[in-house]
Amino acid sequence: MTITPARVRLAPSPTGHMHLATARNALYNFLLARQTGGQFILRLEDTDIKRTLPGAEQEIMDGLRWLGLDYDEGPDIGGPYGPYRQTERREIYQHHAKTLIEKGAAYPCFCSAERLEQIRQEQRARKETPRYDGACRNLDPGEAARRVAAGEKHVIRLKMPQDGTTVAHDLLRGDIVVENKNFDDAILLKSDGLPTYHFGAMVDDYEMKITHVLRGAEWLSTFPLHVNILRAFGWDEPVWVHFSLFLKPSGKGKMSKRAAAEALKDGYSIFVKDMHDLGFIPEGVLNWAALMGWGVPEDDVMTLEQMIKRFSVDRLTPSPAAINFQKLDHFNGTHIRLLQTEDLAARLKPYFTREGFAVNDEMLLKIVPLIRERLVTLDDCLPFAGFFFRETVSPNPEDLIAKGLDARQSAEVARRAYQILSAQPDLGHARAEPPMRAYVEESGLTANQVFGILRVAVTGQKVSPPLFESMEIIGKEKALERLKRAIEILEKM
RNA sequence: GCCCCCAUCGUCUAGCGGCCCAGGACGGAGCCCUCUCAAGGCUCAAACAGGGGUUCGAGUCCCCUUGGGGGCACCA
Repeated sequence: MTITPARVRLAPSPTGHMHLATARNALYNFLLARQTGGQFILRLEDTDIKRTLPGAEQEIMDGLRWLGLDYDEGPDIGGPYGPYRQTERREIYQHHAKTLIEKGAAYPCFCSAERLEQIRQEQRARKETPRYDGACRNLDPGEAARRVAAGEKHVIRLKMPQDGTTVAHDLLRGDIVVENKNFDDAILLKSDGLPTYHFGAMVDDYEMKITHVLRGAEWLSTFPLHVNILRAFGWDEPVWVHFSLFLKPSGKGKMSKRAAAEALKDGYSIFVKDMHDLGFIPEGVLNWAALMGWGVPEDDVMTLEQMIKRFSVDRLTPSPAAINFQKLDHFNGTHIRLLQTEDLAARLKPYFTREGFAVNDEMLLKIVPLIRERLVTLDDCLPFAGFFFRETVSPNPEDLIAKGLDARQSAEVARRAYQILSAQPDLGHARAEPPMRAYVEESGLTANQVFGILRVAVTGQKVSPPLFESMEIIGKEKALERLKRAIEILEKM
């Protein structure tokens, strides 16, 4: 592997929500840049005016920042090779297109979209591969130039070689050899003067001195075209890496709108903007995304820093990967457990306030260690710790009855617990637990039965963080109040 | 239909000719720990798609078949 600084880029089009695949794409590029001491560039491929969505651009930049994948050059921060929006680079493409025409490697085409659509349909009807018939390819250059000068609507096409083969080299897949007769003359510049992806990306990668193009395998079929564009100019090629695509969790087909909606129902999303709301943290998302398409022998829990050290472009996997959301849960929970208490508390707070709880920071700091290893997503803090912030709890009466006991017996246990606890100066867990344990012993009941009643009474739920530690945080007054209320409920049953 | 890519446990993957009767992770099963739920520890089940070659030796190289994926726009 070369250790020369790599200039890499993420070149998304602002036409929809930022996808998980874009995030992973960004990550791999970022990793290579940071590892080699190079630059990671954000370039917006916004040449499809019709499909460009307002806000999409911002969403991409926000998504990258949230993930911690900071770019060194980009539309909002500038850089030495700007502008970084393709719509602002019109003249650059036009200049290069002109060069190609002068070299005889490209030509203006005056065929209408209607005519093209018609020949495509005819070809399809004949079960042929749809492709441009080359009608304008052999127009007299002088004549063509006159029509262009006269303002006739046209596009610019690449004069693709018609014989022989094109050999394109991918770092992961080796040489990809395609017969040139399988290609038609691709459009470089659209009639609105903006480039197609193929031309825009090649020109910009050259202009921006990109050394490695790491992109998804969806570009593999147009890869030879891209190489031919570069060769028409006589430009050097970057190192090409086409990594794997994401498949639906079922493994059948790529993620669709429908599959995305399906995932959301289960509390998952393939859109970066949803991740925070769903309680995922960047560390978890990144670790998860990194490992779909990149395998490490062992120790697969990694921070960004560790990934930078361990990343290796040539170890990316070429085969498609089915998205596995259960694994997202796993990595998210694992990285939550890795966070410092203060850090986790700060990240949890918005989820409490979002629910309308007035959060006491000091109290939150005490709660965090109790719930940390129980969280899969940040929003899990609500079911686990919401009761700390509520004035009162309303337990399900049935839950107050311990297994193997009836309501009367359970009430008796609750009354004894009340006596014992109210006799303590405070409910520090070291102070409250021993006498309660002693009571369990003498009563012949199980800890499960006794503590279960107490738990439901004090927290209002059957599942909670450790009981005595929780009561300590709630405080003697409030805990006893809740217990008293539970006794009343039991006595009425 | 045509072109291209891919192929190891259910899933993500390690493996780059002998170290592999195939390792890790998620998920699953069981046990331990335990006041609930988790976390944690231990154990188990689970794969080289099929067929031909090459080689002393193939999961690893080549070919075919099959299966999966992607592309075939004045979209990216």
